[in-house]
Amino acid sequence: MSEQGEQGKPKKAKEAKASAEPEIMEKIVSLCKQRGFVFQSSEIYGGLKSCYDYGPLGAELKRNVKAEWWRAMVHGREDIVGIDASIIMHPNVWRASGHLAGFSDPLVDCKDCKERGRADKWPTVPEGTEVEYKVIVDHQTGKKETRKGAVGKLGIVCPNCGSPNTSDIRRFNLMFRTSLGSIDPIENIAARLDGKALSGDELRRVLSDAVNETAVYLRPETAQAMFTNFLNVQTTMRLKPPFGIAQQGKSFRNEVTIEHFTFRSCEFEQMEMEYFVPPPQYAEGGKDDMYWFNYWCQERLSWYISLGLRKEKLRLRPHSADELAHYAKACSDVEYEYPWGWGELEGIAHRSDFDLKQHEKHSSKKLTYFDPQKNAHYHPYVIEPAAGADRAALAFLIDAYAEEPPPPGTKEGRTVLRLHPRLAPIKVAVFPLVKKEGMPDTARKIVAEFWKHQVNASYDEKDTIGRRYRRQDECGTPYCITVDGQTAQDGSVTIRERDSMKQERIQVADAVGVVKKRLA
RNA sequence: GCGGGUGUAGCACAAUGGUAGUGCGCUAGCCUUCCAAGCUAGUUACACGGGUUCGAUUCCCGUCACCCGCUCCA
Repeated sequence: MSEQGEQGKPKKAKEAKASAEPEIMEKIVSLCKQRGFVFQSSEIYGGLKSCYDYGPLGAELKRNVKAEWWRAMVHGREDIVGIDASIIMHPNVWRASGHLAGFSDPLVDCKDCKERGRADKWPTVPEGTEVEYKVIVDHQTGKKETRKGAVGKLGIVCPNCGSPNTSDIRRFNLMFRTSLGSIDPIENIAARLDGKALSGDELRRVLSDAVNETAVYLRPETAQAMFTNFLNVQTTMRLKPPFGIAQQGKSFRNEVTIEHFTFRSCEFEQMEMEYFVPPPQYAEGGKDDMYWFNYWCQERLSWYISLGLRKEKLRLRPHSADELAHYAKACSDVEYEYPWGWGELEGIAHRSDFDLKQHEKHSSKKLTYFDPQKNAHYHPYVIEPAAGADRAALAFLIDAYAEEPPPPGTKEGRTVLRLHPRLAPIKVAVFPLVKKEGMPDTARKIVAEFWKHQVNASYDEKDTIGRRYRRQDECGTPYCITVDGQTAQDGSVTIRERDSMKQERIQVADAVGVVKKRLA
């Protein structure tokens, strides 16, 4: 708290108080701009809050992150299939999921059991009344504890657990609302209001009704499409639990707080998978829902490590009982230690059979799986690893960033992005040592060979060779191939490795093969 | 949402009530045979809007964006 006095002081005070960490973030943001990873959206108009554009290298990086996820989650295994659903869904989807509730209703949350409801529907009690209520202290065992408290000024208690600890009344506006249809909803509103003098509440209702006729919402998560398509996918692909449905795509949330560059923004890309497993009574071979929950926690943590994130910067953090959503049986976050502290990369949630049952209730369509061997209809339980593509890309970028002192025998230090080769935007850069003796021609032929074989390669002949190497280091390019005087004699070139800066000679004819092998 | 701070070129910084410099970068040329060499030329900025003023990048107000803290986070 003693730091509070330093708020807002010029940079020097800021730097003095913290380690080098915030400075690193500034450098990364700067590098992102300078090298074409990330720009602020609509920059020429002064920028738009929380919106960012990926530039040429950033777009490649993010594509690669998504491709690796798809490869690990869908193409690399037989039990998961992918979909690509519409961003706009039927509004009732959001009624069922609970996302729509807050739009017009005065909502309150119970701070103890996480029940959410309408303040005007909850039991009323005179302010200051002492009440007794029960709180679940262990979600695994369901163990409860009795507590006492006084009712606050809202004069309500939780209908579920009786707790007086409620949040303030809030109207949420999490989702982006728009309208589906070619007629501007304002026409509709104007028509209804024409010539009427309405009180505040009436006005609110008329407006709301008019808007709701055509209102649709941008999805705040991709998950719901996996639930609504549960039977479509299960039956067409002839799947049997445990199986999963995966999807990548944009989601939109009006976040209260946006922070840390691309870490939390209103438009973001998710990589979600819903893994449907038999409920406990139908589980086989000890592989019950909790087995799969733990399996996915480990699996997802390993994915980040396999793509180069440092182990010591990663952790799995189980949610405490009071953090869990009311429907969740368990939840763990994969967290990365960003320069500003630990932050979520991905959440793995055990959602029980909540979602399918909700949609069954709201759609009146049966959403059960029929197991012919056990002759049973059941609602599978759902384990959901939900990752953020933008957060992952940012973490990979931050983790890869390194500033090195001058290597032996050289004068200048270097900035290098030690990105995993499969994530690197450019895989290989090809240079002529000098712009003479036909070297540029040979180098251009080599780079064209890479393009032909779908390896993202780049050609550069500008400036001295050392500078060109450093430029590529800063973009994270793992390999550089240089055509030199010897190439014309024996058909060999050098290949330089980004991290070690070591070079070896290979044959021009083998270049594509060598690089492809290292990327595999 | 609340409080504080910041906003000058692609990036990092400087100066100034009389319209702006430096370094790096970038472009072109010369030179250059393996790790940010050198020379020459060129390129690019006062976030936006209003006010005060003879004159504003500089002072004032508002807006926008970003940063820090709190709050919030389905």
